[in-house]
Amino acid sequence: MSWSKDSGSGRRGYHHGNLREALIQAALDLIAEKGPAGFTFADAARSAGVSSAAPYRHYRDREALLADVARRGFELFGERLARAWNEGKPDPYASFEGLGRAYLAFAREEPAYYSAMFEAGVPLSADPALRQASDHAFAVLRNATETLINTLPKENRPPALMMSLHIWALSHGIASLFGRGDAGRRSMPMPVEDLLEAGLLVYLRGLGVQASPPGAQK
Amino acid sequence: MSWSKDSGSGRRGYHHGNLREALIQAALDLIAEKGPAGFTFADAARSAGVSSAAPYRHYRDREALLADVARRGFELFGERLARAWNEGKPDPYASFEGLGRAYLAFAREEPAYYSAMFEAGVPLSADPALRQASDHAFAVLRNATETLINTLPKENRPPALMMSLHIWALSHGIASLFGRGDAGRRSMPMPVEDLLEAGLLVYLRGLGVQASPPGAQK
DNA sequence: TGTACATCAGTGAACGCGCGTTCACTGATGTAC
DNA sequence: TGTACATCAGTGAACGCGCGTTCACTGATGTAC
Repeated sequence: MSWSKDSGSGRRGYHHGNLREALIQAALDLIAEKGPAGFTFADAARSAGVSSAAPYRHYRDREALLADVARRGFELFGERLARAWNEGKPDPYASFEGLGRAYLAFAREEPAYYSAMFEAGVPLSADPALRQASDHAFAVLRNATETLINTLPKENRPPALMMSLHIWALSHGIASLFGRGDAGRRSMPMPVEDLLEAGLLVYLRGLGVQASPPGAQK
Repeated sequence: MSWSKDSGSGRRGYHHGNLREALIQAALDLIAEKGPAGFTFADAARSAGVSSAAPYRHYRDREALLADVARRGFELFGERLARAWNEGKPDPYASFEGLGRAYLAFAREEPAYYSAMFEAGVPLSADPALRQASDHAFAVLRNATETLINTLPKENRPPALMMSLHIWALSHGIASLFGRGDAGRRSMPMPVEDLLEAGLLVYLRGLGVQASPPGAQK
């Protein structure tokens, strides 16, 4: 129930008004319910309350709709990560952990987006805007790692790309193995946020990064 | 082409002889070709060269077939990991890195199994044997981490479960984001094995584990 | 060794269903003058 | 402010197709005696 400009349920008349939005929302609902493979183009139309021919005005096929869902997912993801990172303020180390938590929070709170982005098999090449949104989200993570690296003495700095790939992989691994909001596959002895935080702690210690003692930033 | 007792192509007559195997192989081929969602029960039958009713003699439905594929995948996975680990001999640290490489090698060489195991959405509860096979594979990893932990001084030992979840998540994250044999989603600046090895190195250093200098085992 | 019989593992025809897709159409909206 | 018209975004009927599933059947195999 989220296409705006709509009083009550259903549509305003012959024209839907915002079918594109409604189809995306329908896709998300259906993915959340039955998995990324569990819906059809006809399903989406039905769920949006239009005839099965209507979606063709907006998307070439199911694949194109899914790619659009993934693109919006990456945009939202990038925004959430950027907000959590907050340019490393006030403290880069604490912000970095906040970034990790935001990653997991997104996977848990938006499992349908997460599915479309990482599991639906949508190739990034499907749409330049999709690749761009994906690159932008990753750039947030990469900038954060660079900031953190710059707190290290020059002779001990790891490659920023490599480090960001490690962090990304660890976060994604935890999210996809243990941290899904929908059908969690495995039971866990601790909250996923704690698991990731502990992992980051060990990893950063391995690099020589130390948590700034409160108030002792430099 | 792998059901045995079969000279040449096709079948021996009215009876197939080893349809169960043939269906699993067909499922793997189709998953490799079109992804875990990209095949139907009828597809599998066709690919095995039998009528569309024949698979019902062996599997209740497509889901049951997929669960069986996943189970065999976990069994194979567990064997490969155990062989690479080799009970930590001759050197636990080197064996541990070999375990990581074996993880990635499996994901790259057997993308169809890996898909069925981790991405097809088969619930582990679908079949007790499936859960058991999955648990066994994880147990190999967990035993390896425990051995490694025991090389540390008593007061510095991290929880073995937590550590093994970290390693698993990192490996799975790298495998599923970058290391797939089929349609790799992203291009990478370095081989995934090196990426994982570097990550493990940093992580273990964070824990205080040191690579044994050659010949200096104790 | 032969025969009768039970069981197993296939066939192939049939069915209902929903999907993807096309098509001519039509109601609603925007805009030029 | 009205009117004519182009364009947009829907409808609904139609189609062919392949899937899932059931059914009575039948060929092959194993075994009791």
